[in-house]
Amino acid sequence: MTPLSYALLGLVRQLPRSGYALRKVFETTPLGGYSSSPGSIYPALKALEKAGLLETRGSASHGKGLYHLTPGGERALNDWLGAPIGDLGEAMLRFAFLPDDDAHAIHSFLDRFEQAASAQAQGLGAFLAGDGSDGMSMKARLAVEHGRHGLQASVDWARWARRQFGEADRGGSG
Amino acid sequence: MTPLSYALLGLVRQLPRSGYALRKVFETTPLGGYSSSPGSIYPALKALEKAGLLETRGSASHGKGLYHLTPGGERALNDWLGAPIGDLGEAMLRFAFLPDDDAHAIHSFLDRFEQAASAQAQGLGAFLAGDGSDGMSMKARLAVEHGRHGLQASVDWARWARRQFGEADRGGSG
DNA sequence: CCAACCATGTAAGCTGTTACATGATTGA
DNA sequence: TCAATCATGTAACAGCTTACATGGTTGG
Repeated sequence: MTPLSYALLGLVRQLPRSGYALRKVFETTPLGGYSSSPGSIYPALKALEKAGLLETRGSASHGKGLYHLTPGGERALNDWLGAPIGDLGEAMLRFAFLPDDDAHAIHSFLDRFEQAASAQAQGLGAFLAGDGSDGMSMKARLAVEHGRHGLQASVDWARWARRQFGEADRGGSG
Repeated sequence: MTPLSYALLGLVRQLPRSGYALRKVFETTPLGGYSSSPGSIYPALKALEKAGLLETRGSASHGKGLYHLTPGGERALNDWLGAPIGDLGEAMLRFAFLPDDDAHAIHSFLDRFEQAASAQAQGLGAFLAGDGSDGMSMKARLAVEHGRHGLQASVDWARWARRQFGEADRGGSG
């Protein structure tokens, strides 16, 4: 179960699709960072079908059928969505597939994401302040600072995102 | 030639080292994001030696020798350092290994890095503003915004880094 | 008929990960 | 001697990329 597999499960839960339609999503959105080309997507779909997490039902206009989530797939997706945050990139993918109606899950995620990003940023700060970075060139230090700034941007994003939901909850369009 | 290969060449140019010493660098610095464990580093070193980019000379206190850069390795490293910027993560790795004394190369790099990050940020902005993002959930949009914020942080970092070099050039410690 | 695109699939090759296998040396 | 650490290596496996293969359909 790679990030790509979960992205496929998440997309299929949103809307049952054909393999081709799924490929198009990766080709036309920033989700493309998780894959590209048939060589990864079709085998991944086959594996998910074999594992009983997806099944093909109904039939598109001409070709085969559309992939649907099985109960097992639903479970696997939910387990993944609820798992503790490790890699921040994977966490962001998860965020995009959190259920729309579960405000608690969303806020809980943002809290944990901010904590994880903050901890990693502090880790880099400690590295730069400590003796591990002795003898490093100025450029190498600046490269580490780049990572730190990026993590700080994640922290700031989490706070900003919480505000967005707050505004949406209060009825943004009025 | 993967990013890991170039990281090894860059480290060896800084200071000839044994395979074990190189591994330790990856284990004890943020460079660890590019590898981990002997399973990738030792084979990569063997491949670089076979390709004539590294050679083992001299001898450490007990074990084998130390890896040194060959003229071919020097050339390969310089080619890589001067290549156009594509992936920003790889670019940052390159930045860390730019020659310390080449102020022109450093400023040129920061210019190009800022441009690349800015262009990518604008690409995401256009995606969010255009019809490609129609029908996306608010969370999916926010996830894209996260990417945009991170790229903006890269742009800001590049400007900040230029100032750091400006101060260093004027003699920062006085 | 030919070109182009829809739609799916497979095979070869590269990298990296995990986990295990050596041996040498150092300290209790 | 036992455990730990130094120092190197390998074998099995997973995943992705590139590139090619296969058919159907649409339009000139």
